[in-house]
Amino acid sequence: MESTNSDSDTKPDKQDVPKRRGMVSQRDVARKAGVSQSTVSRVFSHGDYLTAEARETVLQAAEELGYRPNAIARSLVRGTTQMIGLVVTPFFNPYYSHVIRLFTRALQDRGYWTMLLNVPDQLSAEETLPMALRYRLDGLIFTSASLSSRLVNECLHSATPVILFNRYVLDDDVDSVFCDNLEGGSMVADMLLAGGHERFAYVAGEQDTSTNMDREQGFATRLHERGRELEFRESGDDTYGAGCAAARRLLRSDKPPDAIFCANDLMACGALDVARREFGVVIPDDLSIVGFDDIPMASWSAYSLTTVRQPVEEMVACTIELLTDAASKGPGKAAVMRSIPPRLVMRTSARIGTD
Amino acid sequence: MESTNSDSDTKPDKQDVPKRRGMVSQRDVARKAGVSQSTVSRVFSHGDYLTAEARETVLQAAEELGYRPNAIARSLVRGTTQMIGLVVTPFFNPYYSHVIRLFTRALQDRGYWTMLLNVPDQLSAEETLPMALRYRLDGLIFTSASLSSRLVNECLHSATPVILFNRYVLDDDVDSVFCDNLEGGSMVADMLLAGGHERFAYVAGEQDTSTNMDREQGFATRLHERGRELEFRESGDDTYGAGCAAARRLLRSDKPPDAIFCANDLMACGALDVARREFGVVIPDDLSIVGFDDIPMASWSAYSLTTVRQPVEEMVACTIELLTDAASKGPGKAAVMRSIPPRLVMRTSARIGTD
DNA sequence: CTGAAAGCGCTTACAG
DNA sequence: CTGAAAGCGCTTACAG
Repeated sequence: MESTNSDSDTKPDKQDVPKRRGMVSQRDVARKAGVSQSTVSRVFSHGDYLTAEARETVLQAAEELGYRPNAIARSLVRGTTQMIGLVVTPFFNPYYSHVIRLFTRALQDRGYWTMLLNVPDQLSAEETLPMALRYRLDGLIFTSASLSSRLVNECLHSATPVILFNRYVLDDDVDSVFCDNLEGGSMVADMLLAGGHERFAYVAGEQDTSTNMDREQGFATRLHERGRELEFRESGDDTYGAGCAAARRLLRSDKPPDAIFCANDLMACGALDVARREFGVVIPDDLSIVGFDDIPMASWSAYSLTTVRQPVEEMVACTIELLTDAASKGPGKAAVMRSIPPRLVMRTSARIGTD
Repeated sequence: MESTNSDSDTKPDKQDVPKRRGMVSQRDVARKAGVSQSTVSRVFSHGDYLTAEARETVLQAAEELGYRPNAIARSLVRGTTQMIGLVVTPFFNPYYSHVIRLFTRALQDRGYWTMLLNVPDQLSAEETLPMALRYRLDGLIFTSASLSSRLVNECLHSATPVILFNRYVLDDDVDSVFCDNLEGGSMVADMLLAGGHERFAYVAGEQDTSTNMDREQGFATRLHERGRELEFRESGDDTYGAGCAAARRLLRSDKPPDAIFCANDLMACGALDVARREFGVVIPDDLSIVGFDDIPMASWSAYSLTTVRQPVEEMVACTIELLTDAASKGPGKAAVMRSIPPRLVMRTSARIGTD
């Protein structure tokens, strides 16, 4: 059964294209079943308007022939691929692997497939996304990376609905779903205040995204409203290492903070490790540390991190709903911004009020 | 410019299919450029056999019209989609998010797109994969989940090359790429022996995969060769929690082990936390713990885990190479099994010999 | 309910 | 080098 595929030896060096052809098609099934190809098609698409008998014959012929529908052909004629592009940049963040998992699952449950796009930076986004759009994706989900206006236009041009997950932009008209980060920041401030803290620090993530800014603003504003101020501010690039570095700078101070709120759990873990191991700080007696996201490590006993949990499942469901609605409604209406409230998860890395 | 799309009001309730039609096609470009559609096609495919002038005219017309090639149509006629299916099950394991990231990146660099498949269990694999195969994927990468023979046949049937990543099976004829887990296990045994340990434990992962079995076998065999035996054995489901539970059982013993080798880092982190926090064990003085994979957390200072690093980049590159080769060579040849040596990463969770 | 026909947007021999 | 034509494998009005 070894390949004898050059039975005519004309141009033997012509590159052998993989022979996906010759797979059985609806025509073959039709021939075998003694019906028209349209009928076969009907059996495998809506399935309406068919005698049970016709369906049976076709199904049986298909079975015997080993027929497999070709989704690419269907996509071409239907103008919809059932594929959704998912762009996620901070692959290193466990929060995002969770997001990826939830999206692929939710999407599959609804009959969609996930094209996962790796777009580490702005430049590669500009290059890669237009290529991906050639696949006539039914939608594009952006979990990060800045969506330039040029890219937004590219999507509009190809009639591909876009949606921002976990961030929003105010200038462009693009739908978004995110957790209420302002509220999340406020909640942390309130809790820390109740715990009797006095010197507050915030460790920001690198990017100037709505997410990062809202967490900080929610935190600072609430402190201010309650007569306190944010005394320390550091920032990093959202990694564990950045959290370590920020903590080092913070704790070297003469009168260091007694409460650190980090823009995400990854940085909080770094800060906690440095505080404990390099400065001998006792958590939470000497210092409270709070994160955001509730990644799995937050609940590991080495951390037991008090944090703000994002309602990821809800956010994911909402995103998909908006996306598929957008596809059927077409463009036009103003950007939808859906904000979902987060929830404080109390563990033991922060002192709490005793009342 | 608001939608006036029901200019004839027959069947107004007929569901509005998103209008992806009417996007500019090669025919439109041809008309504008005053050439044939074939010529336009040539400009956007190989690009050979064309006067620079023709190309220019076409490109300009395309630009003005905002033409975007349709990859779905191309896929249909070429019989190749440039899409690769990636099946990864243990989403919760940071090792696999790294794997996903590397695959999407490497694939994109080579002109392929990643369809990420979420297949939590055997049942859903049997249901989901055949549906995905309808997209005429150019290949399928399996990082986990058992690939049933039925599924292997399904792939063969649709002429889709499959490859196993990080595991292998001996019965079916499917290519695989994995790290040399036997060797990895041996290395750990040697190191632990050199560190003067005496009571060895192995914490296995739940699944009876080649990966899990080889790590254990490599470890046990080498101990045996050097006159020691594996005294303790526990197993779990590859999660942090399973590592915790295993450690609890192990350390409750009268004469507990002084060295624990875990099938992966996630379990090792759990074991370490339990040992330290629940049993007050000093690491590595009283107990050495070793993992496998070298996930990011292994290097976090709370763990500083001695572990075995898989050569993931290499494995990924090798996988893609085999997959694309398979596609061009067609079926026939015996299964290729590529094993790549791992590397020991010394940190501080294990005592080492002083020589 | 079912068939014939047109068409989705491309690529690719086949002749010039 | 370039055009006309066939075809990839489907879906979907349009007539029966």
